[in-house]
Amino acid sequence: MPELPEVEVICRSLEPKLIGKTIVDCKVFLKKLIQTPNVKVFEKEVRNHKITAVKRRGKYIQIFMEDDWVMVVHLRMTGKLLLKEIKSVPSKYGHIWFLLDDDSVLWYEDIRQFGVLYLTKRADLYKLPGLKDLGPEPLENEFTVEVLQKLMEGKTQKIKGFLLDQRNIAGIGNIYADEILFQAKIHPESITKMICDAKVQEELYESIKEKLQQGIAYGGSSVKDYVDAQGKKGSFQEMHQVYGKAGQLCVCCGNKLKKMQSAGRSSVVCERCQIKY
DNA sequence: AATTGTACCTGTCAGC
DNA sequence: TGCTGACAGGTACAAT
Repeated sequence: MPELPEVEVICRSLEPKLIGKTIVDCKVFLKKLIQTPNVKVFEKEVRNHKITAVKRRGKYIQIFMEDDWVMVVHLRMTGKLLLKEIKSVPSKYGHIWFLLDDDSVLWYEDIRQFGVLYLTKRADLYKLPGLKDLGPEPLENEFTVEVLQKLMEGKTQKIKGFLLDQRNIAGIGNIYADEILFQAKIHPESITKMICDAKVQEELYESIKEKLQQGIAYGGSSVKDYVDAQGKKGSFQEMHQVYGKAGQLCVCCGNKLKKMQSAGRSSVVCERCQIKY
């Protein structure tokens, strides 16, 4: 479900409600979601540390607590973190229950059960699989055109696969990859290293920043069931130009948008506007 | 090194 | 109405 903008919106909606609070009880109903440590230790150790920050890295949510504990959550396709009242009726997809010291409840819900959670010490945070090989944060200052150019250099990967590969850049998924490539007028099947015109590279760089920022500003893309921690939908899906629009007409040239497979994922493309390098 | 297929799950939707 | 197959925002793994 969620890509960088959705995860960012979730963190922003979660942080003010969680800071200063303490998890006083935890019950895991679907044990396979907990990667490390084992479920008993997770349920015990996640308790009784005041929450100090909620941060995003790529598509990972990091809940920092006192005593150097960090809970890490990856929502994969259909995971949700939802703040609810203690008396609210549990969803059939509610798999983990966290009781806070103000009697509110944080639920981890997940229809497809692909999500993963970890509890770790701060010093070991970037030893976690996934987190340890993440590329730069595209909305931070560290991510410059030069950094992007360096990453693209010599890569024989298709550009769609390049954008989806979290080791290159952290946080881009299938929706934003399609929107970014359309905005930059680059065909998803382009070989990354063949995109060597500096103008086009800059266009790609700006498109990455712009589309991700817009996604956040619109509260994320609620294509199916994405909601933030208060259960609010985003509206960026109304701004999509290609994702989910196969068969419709290109907003630039009126050509019919085509659906294709690229790098193992479905992609929607305007074959006239988007140039193959 | 990169791509493809498969796996993990459940729900939805189109077509018959 | 009910069945079947394709497909879905992600990632890890094996085989090629």
